[in-house]
Parts: sequence; C-alpha cells; structure tokens
Amino acid sequence: MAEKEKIVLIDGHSILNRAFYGLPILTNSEGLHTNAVYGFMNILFKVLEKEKASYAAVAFDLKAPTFRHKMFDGYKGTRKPMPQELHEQVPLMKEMLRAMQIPVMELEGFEADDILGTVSSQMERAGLEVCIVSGDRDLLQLARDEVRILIPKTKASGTEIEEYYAKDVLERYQVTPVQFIDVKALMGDTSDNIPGVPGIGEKTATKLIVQYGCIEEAYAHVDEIGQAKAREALRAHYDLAQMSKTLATIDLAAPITLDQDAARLKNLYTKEALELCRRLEFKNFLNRFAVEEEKTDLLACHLICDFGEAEELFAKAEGKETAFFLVQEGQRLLGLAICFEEETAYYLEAGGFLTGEYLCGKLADLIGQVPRASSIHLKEQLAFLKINEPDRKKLFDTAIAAYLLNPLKDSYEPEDIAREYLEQMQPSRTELFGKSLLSEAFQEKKESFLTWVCRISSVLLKARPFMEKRLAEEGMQKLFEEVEMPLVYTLYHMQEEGIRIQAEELKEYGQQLVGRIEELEQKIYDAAGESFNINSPKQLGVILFEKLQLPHGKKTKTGYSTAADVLDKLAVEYPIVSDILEYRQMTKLKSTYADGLANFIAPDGRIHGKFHQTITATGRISSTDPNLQNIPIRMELGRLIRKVFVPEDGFVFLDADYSQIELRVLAHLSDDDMLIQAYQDAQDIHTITASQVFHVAPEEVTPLLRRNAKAVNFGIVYGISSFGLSQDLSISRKEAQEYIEQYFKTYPGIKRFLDRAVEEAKEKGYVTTMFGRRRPVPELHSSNFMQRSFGERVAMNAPIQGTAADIIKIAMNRVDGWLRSHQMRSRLILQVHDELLVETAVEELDEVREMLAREMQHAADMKVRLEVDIHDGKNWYEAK
DNA sequence: GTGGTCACG
DNA sequence: ACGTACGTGACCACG
Repeated sequence: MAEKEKIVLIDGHSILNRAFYGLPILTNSEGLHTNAVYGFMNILFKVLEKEKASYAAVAFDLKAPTFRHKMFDGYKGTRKPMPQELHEQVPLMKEMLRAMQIPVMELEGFEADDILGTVSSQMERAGLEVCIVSGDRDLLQLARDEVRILIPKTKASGTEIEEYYAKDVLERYQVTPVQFIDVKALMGDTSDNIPGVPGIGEKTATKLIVQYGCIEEAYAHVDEIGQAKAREALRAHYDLAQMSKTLATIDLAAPITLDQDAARLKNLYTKEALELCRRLEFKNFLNRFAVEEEKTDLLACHLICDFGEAEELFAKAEGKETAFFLVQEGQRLLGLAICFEEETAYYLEAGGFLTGEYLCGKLADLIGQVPRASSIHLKEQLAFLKINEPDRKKLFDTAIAAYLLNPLKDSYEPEDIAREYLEQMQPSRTELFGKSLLSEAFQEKKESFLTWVCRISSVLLKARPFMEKRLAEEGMQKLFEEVEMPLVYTLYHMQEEGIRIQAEELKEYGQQLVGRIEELEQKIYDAAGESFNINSPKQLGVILFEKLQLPHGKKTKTGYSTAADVLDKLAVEYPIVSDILEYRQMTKLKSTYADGLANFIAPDGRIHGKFHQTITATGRISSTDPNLQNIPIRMELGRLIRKVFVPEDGFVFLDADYSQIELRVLAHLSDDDMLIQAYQDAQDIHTITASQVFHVAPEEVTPLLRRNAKAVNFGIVYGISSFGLSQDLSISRKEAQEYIEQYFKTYPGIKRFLDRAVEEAKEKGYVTTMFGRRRPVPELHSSNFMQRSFGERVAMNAPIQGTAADIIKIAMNRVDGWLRSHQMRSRLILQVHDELLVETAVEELDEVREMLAREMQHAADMKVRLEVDIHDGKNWYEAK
C-alpha cells in the first residue's frame, strides 16, 4: 500500500510567538528584528524535512486576537498586546512564506485555530495524513488517528518536537482529544480568555471528565460528585461552564476551503526567498539556496604548478593592488591563492619547484612592489610570510576591518565578507569539504577546491575598497590603520615568543593539590553519608538540599543553585559546605591550571597561547589555548601557580599595570571636575570617593566605607544598577540606591556622561570610544525590560572598557615597536587587559623599565594622568 | 552542545 | 513583576 501523502498545517502566530520568546534578540544591520522569523523558518524546515511532507499551509489570525463569538464580546480577556518587535515581524513572515510559495490562510472573524481545525478535517477526508504544528496545547483537541499535533519546544539542545496522535493525548492527559475541550473549559485559560469554572483546576477538571466523559454528563450527575468544593463550583457556575466550552471549542466548519494544489510544496528556495534571507541576514539559510543561485561571478580560476608560469604571474602582478590567501594545513603550506584582476584569480600549488619558501618569498617581494595587499586572518599567515616593516602599512586584513565595522559578529570568514560587503554568496569550506583535510579536498575535489580558494582571493581584493570607505565614513580609519593593523604584528610576536613554564614545578604543584583533594573528598563523603560526584551541581544539590535538608537559596533553571555565593552563606554553619567550597577551588586549580597548562607546554619549554583580536564586543583582546588572561591571583594558593611562569636565563620579568585605568578613562570622558580633581590630589581614589560620597574626612574613612566606595566605583564602570550593587555589597536595594544617588550628587558630571551615553546609543544605535571604536547596542530598542536594561548598562560600560582597551593596544604597539627597533633582546610576551608582561634581558632592565613607564603613560593624552605600576621578579608571582 | 561554575580584568 | 552588575575562556557533567 502506498504511503499517504502528508500535509503540514502551521499555526502561524503561535509558532512566531514561540520563536520570538524562545530566541535571543536578533536584528539585521537595518535594525529590523528578525528572531521570530528565523525561529519560525527553523521549525518549518525541520518539520518539512522530517515529515517529507508534500503539502503545507500556514494559518494566521487576521487581526490582533479576536473573540471567538460575538455573544461574548462583553467578556474581557487578559491577553497582552503583541510587542512591537514581534509585530513588525508578522508581515515579514508572510512575505517569506509567499516567497517560498506556501499559502497563507486568513479569515475575517475567525481565529487561526478554526482555520486549522476546518482545513485539517477537510484534508483528512481528502485522504491526507495531517500534521498540525503549533506552540499551543489547545490544538490537541484536533488530534485524530490520522491527524497529529506537533509541538516544537525550543530547548537548550536544539528544537525538540512533541508529537500527539489521538492515542497520545489519551495517554498523556487521560482524556480523548474531544474531551480535552471539556477539561480546558472547566479549568479555564486566561491567556485564551476562557474563564473556566472558578475553583476547578487541571486536576479536578481531568478527574471529572475522566469520570463523566463530558461537561454535560458531569452536570447530569452533579449531585453524585464527591468533592464538595468541585460540586458547589459547578452548581454555581453553570453559565460560565457552558460559555467556556463554546469558547474552547475549535470550529471545524469555518467558511474556508484550502486549495490543495496551491498548498502542494514547490521550490521553497526561490529567488525572492533568497533576496529576503539576504536582507534579513539569515546566513545559516543561505547555503540552502546555493544550488539555485546563478553563478555569482564569472571568475576565471587558474591552477599553476609550473615554475615558469609562476614567475610570469608574479611579474604580471607587479604594481597592481593584490589580494592573497595562503592555504595551510598545520605547519605545512599547501599553496597560495592570489588575485589582482577583476575577473581572474590563481592558485599556486606548493610542490616541485614551487616550494613553500619560494612562494612566500615571491609573495613578500611582490608586496614590496604593489600599492596595497589584502588578506584575511593575517596573523595566522605571518609564520610563512615575513613582511618588511615599511610594507606593513600596505596590508589590509579584511577580518579586522569587518570586526571594527561590527564587533558583535561571531565569524569573519571570507564567505561572511562576501555576503556582507559584496552581496555575493559563497559556499564555505565546511559546506564544500566537510571535515576533510584541505590536502584531501585538493586531491579529491580539485575543481571545487580551486574555485573555493580563487574566490576567496577575489573577495579579498574586491571587498577592500568598500570596507575602507565604511571605515572612513564611520570614523575608524585611523583606529584601523594605526592601532588594529599594527597590533596584528604585535600579537603575532607575542604568540611566537610564548612564556616559559617550569614543567617539573608545575607537576609538583599539581601533586600537592591531589593530596588535599583526596582528603576533602573523603570528608565530604563522610559528612554526606555516601559518595557521589561533587563536581556535578545536580548531584550536589540533591545531597545538600534534599538529603541533608540545608536551606536552599536561589534556584537555577535546572535545579538548586550551588554557586559559591550561595554556599558561602551556608559555610559558617555547615562544615561540609566549606569543605565543598575548598574542594571546588582545589579541583579548579588542578584541572584548569596544573593539568590544563601542562598540556600546552611546547617542545621549547614555553606556552605559545593565542591572542584573538576579533572576539570581544568592546575591543579587548581575548586569549585561548590556553587562556593566559585568567591565571589565578586573588587567592594565595592559586597565586602560587605564577611561580612556574619564569623568564629564560639571563632575563627577568617586568610587569607593568595601569592603575585604575577605567576610572581614569571615566574621569576623562565625563569631564567631571570633582573626579578629575580627586585624581590630581589623591593617593587613593576609593578613599577619596568614600570621603566625598559619605561626607567624612579622608582620615576618618573606615575600611568598610572604603570598600563600599570601591564597589560603587566598580558599579559605575559596569553601568550601575541598584540591584547589582546591592548584591555585591550584601545590602538592600534601597541602601544601594541611596549610595548611587549620593555618588551622582558628588559627581554630577558622571551622571551627565552616563545619561548621555544611553541617550546617544538610543539615537544612533551605537556608542563610541575615545578613539572612535564603535559598539552597537541593539538591545536598547527592546520592549523587554531586562534586555533594555542590559542595553543601558552596555551603553554606559562600552565606552569606558573600550577606551581602556584602545589605550593598552596603543601602548602594546609602541612597546613592541620600540623593543624591536632598538634591537633589544627583551620581549613583550603577555597582555592582561590593563597589564603588560615583558621578558627583560638583565642588562636592559633599567632602560626597558623606563620605556615601559613612558610608553604606557603617554599612550593617550587625557585630563588625568595615566599611572603605571611596574615590578620586576624572577617569576610572574614576584613581578606582580 | 549547553548550562553551571569559577578563574581573570 | 520582571530578575542583573561589564568583558572573557576552560572545565565538568549531562542529555
């Protein structure tokens, strides 16, 4: 027997709603909100593909929620109005469906439910298997033997879909789909404006319907109902029950007929749909269109393996703006893609006479001969490509440019550049070659490999002028040329240098921890009366808060919170808790630092961590493999690990850190007289702040007052909120609010500055740093209070954190540049946001110390001095 | 792959 | 009523 054809019917508003609330805020560059449309399409694709459906249609309510029947117009519901961010996506969604040739069903005076119910029974009669997709359980009443209700759930692990045939409804809710109407009518549903019978909830409603089959029968036997409360409720509210049932019943005979032919699935991936996806910037969907896309360009791709041809090519490129892309696999160079003409690109395969060395040498020479050279992820190519100092300013890294133009993206790959700046679609490496090695791809899919690398070089060439123009328009040209591009080399140098680690000592440190960890483990198991996985928050929660009945604080989505701030409060009273806290510290040190770092020690005895320049939203750099920016320091035991970070023989460490750079930046940006004056007068800014805010003489500032003032200062930098401050200081929100008000009274310029930052962000959609770096703040236009508040804090924090990031980047370039141009043996090796670590040759110590202080202090010209503390030592522990 | 936790500025 | 301080990355457990 042939399988039945399937039709998918979608509850439009309901799925749009689910997607909207289930996904984080998402906007395109125009500022249009797109998350609901995105989520809808994800669900749509998933269902269509999974069900292999032949037909689909989507039902929408025609207006904002209408009432099912005129006779109940007097009844007021509690449905909230749709937020603007969702509202604007409804027409977009319909446009998208039209573009994908999926019919939209709407009917004056009827809800989507009624359309779905009616069409569902029509299609069922026509012999189709029906899937109704909704976020709403109301639709369960439509489930039949051949009609399935699909309820997508946006979960952490992706979208899961619950499925209900009639029998599944019975199993799960103990009632048939038709009886489900009666259950709902009795219990009511505020979001759907169904009053229900007061006093009857889900449990009682189900019980009554299971027993009597329907509301009418329940009333017929009302006197027999055992529970007095339910009996009286029913008696008192007959009208409500009747009305609720009418409201809850989905109409199966609405005046609408679905044209089955129109609903037959055609090509979803039309040109119109592609255009719309591009406009909405749904890059995940774009590759679905790749096959349909007409050839995006007429790029001629040439493979060159011959020495003579290569020589000719390099000669031909001389004097022309050029783009290049080195293809590498591990430490091996596979080849070089190069492009210097609109319509042609070349790939030179390394091998034979064309050695990697030859190719890179010729490329470096060529760069000397051309006006400009475009690339991407340049830092990753510098191992092969040595660029002469004077040629550096010719180079353009498109990833860095794209990052400045929008630092919120998580990917700056060639296909992203092509899409965003050239409106060209390109398949990505993964799409073409999956997880296979590039060398394999080259062997097995020569044609697509060639097109792939050539297109990349072509994109790099073409995108440069557009990106440069935008950088100039947005006031970031100088930042790009004078800070970010030079930083590429500085970071490369730092990575190459790495930092020396004493492997043996690190191992010993780990051994020490193991002893203590085992002790604690035993103690904890004894106190708990059983052994369990202490590292599992879930198991730990059960032990502490269920078995041992400790009072629990806040909860997380998945269970009890066992976070340190919660456990801290219990540690005084319960020894097991302080053991757990200590155990956590020890295992953290062991796994992340002792063992973790050991895994990264290279054969040269050093760790060559990576620094990333295009990750953070604010302009800071980040560090991975391993993260060298979060090595312990606050607790002594952790701090000891810094003793294994050592300079090579004949060198010492110089560690230089900015003193309160963010507060000084704030003083400068806000132009607040009091704060500027405070910095000019004061040794200790937190004491001065305490004295001014709490109205006491500086010498009378107690440690507590100073601590409070310090917390307020931090809070200001983070974008203050009374809640956050109250948490930090364990005081009431009211007290926190008073601190803040007092602070703003003392420093009115700061208040003005922070208000202005939020204002500006609202107006322009972004904030800027002292050096022109931008951070977009799309959250500010959210109707969601939380998201909007977050946007406000971001608007206050980003200019401060970002300016500090700019300043230290400038300092890094100067320090690295100076050391190299003066042919010093000393090297800049680490940056930790407000701190630089220099491995310094002993004989250069004084000179380097002086230079560090000078270059760091004068990296920016501000209304308050930048102060730098410098220490030396024979390891990082001592130098800090 | 995500959430909880915790290390840093 | 909502339920948070800003910016990161690594490790573990768990589905």
